[in-house]
Amino acid sequence: MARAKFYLTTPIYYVNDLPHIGHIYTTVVADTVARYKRLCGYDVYFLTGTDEHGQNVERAALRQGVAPRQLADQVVGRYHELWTALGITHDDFIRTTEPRHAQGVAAIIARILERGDIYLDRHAGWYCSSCEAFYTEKELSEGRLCPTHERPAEWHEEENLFFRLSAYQQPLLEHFRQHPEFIRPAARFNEVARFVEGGLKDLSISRVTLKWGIPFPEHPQHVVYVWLDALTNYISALGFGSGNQDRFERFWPADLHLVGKDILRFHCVYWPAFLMSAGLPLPRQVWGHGWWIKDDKKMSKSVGNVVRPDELIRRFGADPLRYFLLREMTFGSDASFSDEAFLQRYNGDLANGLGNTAARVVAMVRRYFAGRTPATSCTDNAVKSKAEEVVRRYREAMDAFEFHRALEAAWELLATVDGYVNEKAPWTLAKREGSSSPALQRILYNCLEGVRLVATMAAPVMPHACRTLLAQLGEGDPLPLDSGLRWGGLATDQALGGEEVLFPRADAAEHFAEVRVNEPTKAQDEAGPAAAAAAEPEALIGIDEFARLKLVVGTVKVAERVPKSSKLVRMEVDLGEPALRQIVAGIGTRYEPEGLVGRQIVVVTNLRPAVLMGVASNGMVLAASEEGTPILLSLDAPVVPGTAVR
RNA sequence: CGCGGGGUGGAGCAGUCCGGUAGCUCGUUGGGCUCAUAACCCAAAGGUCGCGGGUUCAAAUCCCGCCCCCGCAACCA
Repeated sequence: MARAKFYLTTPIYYVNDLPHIGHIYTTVVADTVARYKRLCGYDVYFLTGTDEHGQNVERAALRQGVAPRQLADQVVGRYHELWTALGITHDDFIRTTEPRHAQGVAAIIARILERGDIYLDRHAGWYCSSCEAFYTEKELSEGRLCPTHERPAEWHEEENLFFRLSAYQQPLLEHFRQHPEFIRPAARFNEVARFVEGGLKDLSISRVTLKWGIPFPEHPQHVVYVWLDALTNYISALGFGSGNQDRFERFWPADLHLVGKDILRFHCVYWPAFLMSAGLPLPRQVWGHGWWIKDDKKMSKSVGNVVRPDELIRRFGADPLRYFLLREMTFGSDASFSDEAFLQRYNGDLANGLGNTAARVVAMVRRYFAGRTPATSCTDNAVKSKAEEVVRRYREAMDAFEFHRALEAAWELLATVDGYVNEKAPWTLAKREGSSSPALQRILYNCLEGVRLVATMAAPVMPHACRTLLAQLGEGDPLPLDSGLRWGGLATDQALGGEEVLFPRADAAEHFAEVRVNEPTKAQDEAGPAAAAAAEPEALIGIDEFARLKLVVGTVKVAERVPKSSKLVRMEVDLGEPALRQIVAGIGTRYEPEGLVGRQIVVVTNLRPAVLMGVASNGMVLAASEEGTPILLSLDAPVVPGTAVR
């Protein structure tokens, strides 16, 4: 009988950004699943790749004076390096700039066209370029002004291709009903289902303003919209639409799409709708995992709190990082990343746990049995019964993708071995009876076998370290789990392997001293390969241009929060004008309105008025922006309201 | 009433779907061992499971109401 197949994917990563912990998490999870499924006997196909089209790449490339593809090549190089360093065993790496992908996209569009789900809409109307939105005549205020920006709307004609997403609301809901396992974890299922119940609008799937993308079939002036382009990678990589269809036939539908919860909607709504329209089978499951939180915020480039893996890999190797990512996060929920937490896991679980337990057991065997495993095994003891329980729980957890539980279970066996060693005190037995003692042999066999089982269970997570550990026990690579996790697998009277210390204990003080020294500045961090080549020279302006700004000192007379807003404060400011001026500012996160009254501030008075949350703002308050928090400018001494600033 | 997540010993978390002695890691205190990476083992202290109602023989878990925190969205002019 042919082996069962298992096809899993990560999202394709946008080449605008260097990989950080958030990116590699998904990939490490996928790799762990891939390795586990292989050990379970599946014929696994594991896909990852990069998304290389779109405006951001186009712009960045333009700035650097290189072709978009060339820019993408640089970043892709980094991804390959990182995946190699992390021991990622993907079977394929797709880039959306490859011909096979373009052909796949063309093929799926052809099928959707054939179904009649794509139509051209000549969207014409009053358009506000600030809102990037169209308005009806009625919505515009007096004189055809945009209601938000109070600036003239322009008559704009735009052709867009639309996908009839609205037609798939019921089919999607029906699919959700029949396949409750389609979206995991369960909480996300509800979220998506509710979104679909709320109604679906047709989806724009082309752009005419963009050049860097895949030309739309039959509409060469259009470029395929990013999500239709990107999502199709999951089938184009299998050869859909290009050449031989064997791989597509074999592996599609995907068994598992691993994604972050932020892109769940695209994978659970748009993607299945596209596939339904194209008459293709739907993926079996989409898993939306949580985010890594750093300093109480989602890790992201714009916040500037990303953690780069390079330093951790350099200091500890890839495996401790892989272990940390899988052990620390309850799969599905958010988790926070900190050096303290990493070091605690490293020292506690790896150095003192797996590393030390293995070392103490192996050292005794080495001493008492001349570097060979005991000659006698044992089939009835405390370690064995615990091992059987642990293995069962481990497999249940792994099958449910509950990695933290799987590892927790495995580590319980480690604690059992440690307790068993203390209780049996092999060293006193050795002194009393010598190394030929059958009891001593049985005891140490049980210890070694316990360690071997833990190494086998941890192998999908820490492939390199576990291979080294198994070699120390005289074993080869991890066996398929059905036999590899059976008690008694360790060969008797077999030569042990190398002696290297698996996870040297890390000194906390030393570690943090070094971390601080190496902490990258935000500026360095921003300067990825995308930016590295050319730091854009700041465009200088003349004094005349500066003079166009009217900066004036004002005194706050009235201040109150804008209802229902989280950060907007409405102020009435005395600017030495006949009447007070109403200004709205986004400073409510830091300042209480009461404290603002009487304060002198600096205002830009000749800024075009705007309406924020329904309140008009006739000017802008100057404030320093420190990581998003506004710090108001203040004066050294009080001045008359209306005094100019220059 | 925008959507969603969360509130469990000092810290960080699991457990909540499928009610039944409240569990793990770190930390603290005391003891043990000396095979091991100053590690390991045992024991103890420490919790109104956000608050208030309800259902039940029994509620962290189910139902209703409320409070607080965090994301996303709407508003950083």
